Amino acid sequence: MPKSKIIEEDGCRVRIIHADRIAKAKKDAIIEKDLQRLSLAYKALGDPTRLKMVMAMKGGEMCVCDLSVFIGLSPSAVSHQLRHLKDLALVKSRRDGQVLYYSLDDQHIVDFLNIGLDHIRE
Amino acid sequence: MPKSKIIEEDGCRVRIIHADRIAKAKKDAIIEKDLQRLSLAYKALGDPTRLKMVMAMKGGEMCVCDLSVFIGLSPSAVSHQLRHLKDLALVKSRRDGQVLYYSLDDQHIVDFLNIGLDHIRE
DNA sequence: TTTATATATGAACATATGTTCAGATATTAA
DNA sequence: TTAATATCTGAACATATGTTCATATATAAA
Repeated sequence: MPKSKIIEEDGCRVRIIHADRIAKAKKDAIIEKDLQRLSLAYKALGDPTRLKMVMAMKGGEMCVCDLSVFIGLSPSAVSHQLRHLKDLALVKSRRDGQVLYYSLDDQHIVDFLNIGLDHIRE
Repeated sequence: MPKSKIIEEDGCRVRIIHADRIAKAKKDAIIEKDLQRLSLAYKALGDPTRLKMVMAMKGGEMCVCDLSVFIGLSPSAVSHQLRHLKDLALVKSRRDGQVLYYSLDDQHIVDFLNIGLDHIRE
C-alpha cells in the first residue's frame, strides 16, 4: 500500500495517496459544461413527480390536463414541471387548439429510463 | 379533438380530456416503491459533485483522499457523498488498512452513465 | 500505550427546490 | 366582443439538500 505524501496543489498543502489515479481521472474527465448539463438531466428525473410524468409519456403524448389527473396534482404544478423538463430537452410539446400535448423528446430518453429500470430490478 | 368532460375522481370533480390515456398510464405505471427507488438513483447522480465522483470511478477504484483532491472538496464532504451513493447501491467500498477504496457497484451503473453521456452529446 | 493517519458522523447553516396561489395568456365558441 | 377553457407565469412559502465544522472512530506505526 503506497504511503501518502504532502504536496503543493493550487497553493494549498494536500495529502496525496494515488497521484496516478487522480491524474487519470483528471485526464478522462468530461468538460465542466457537459458535467453540468448531464447532472441537470439526472436531477430532473430525480424528482418522483417528474419521473412519473415522464414514465407516463413513454406510452405516448399526453396533455397537461391528463397528466394532472394521472399524477394527482394541480395543472399549475404539472405545467411548472413540464417547463422544467422542456428546458432540459427531455420533453417536447405540440399545440392542437387549446390543448398542448407533451411527449418524450427522443428515443434516447426512453433508453435513459429503461436502463434505470434495469438497475433497480437487478 | 375530444371535448373535456367533468367526472368524479376520488371524490373530487375533475376535468377529463383523454380518459383512455390516463387509464393506460395507470395500467403501465411501475409500483410506487420502484418509482421512489428509481428517482432516488437519478437524484443521486443529479448533483455535480456526486456525478463527478462517479465518473472518476469509471476509471477504477479511488480512495476518499484521491476523490477529495480530484473534486477539490474536503474529505468530510466527500465521505458524506460516498455514504449517500453507497446507501443507494451505486458504489461499493473495500478496506485495505486505513484506506477505503470506493468503486462503482456494477456494470449497470456504467451503462447508466454512458447513456446519459450519449444523450447530452446527441 | 501513545501518536498519527484516513475516514466517518452529527449538528448547523445557507441555499435550492417543489408546490400553492393569484392572476395572466392563448385559443375557441357564442 | 364576451365568456369559457387550457395552460402558463411569478411570487411566496415550507421543506429538502449540500457543505462546513467539530468531533469520533478505525487502523497502523512508534
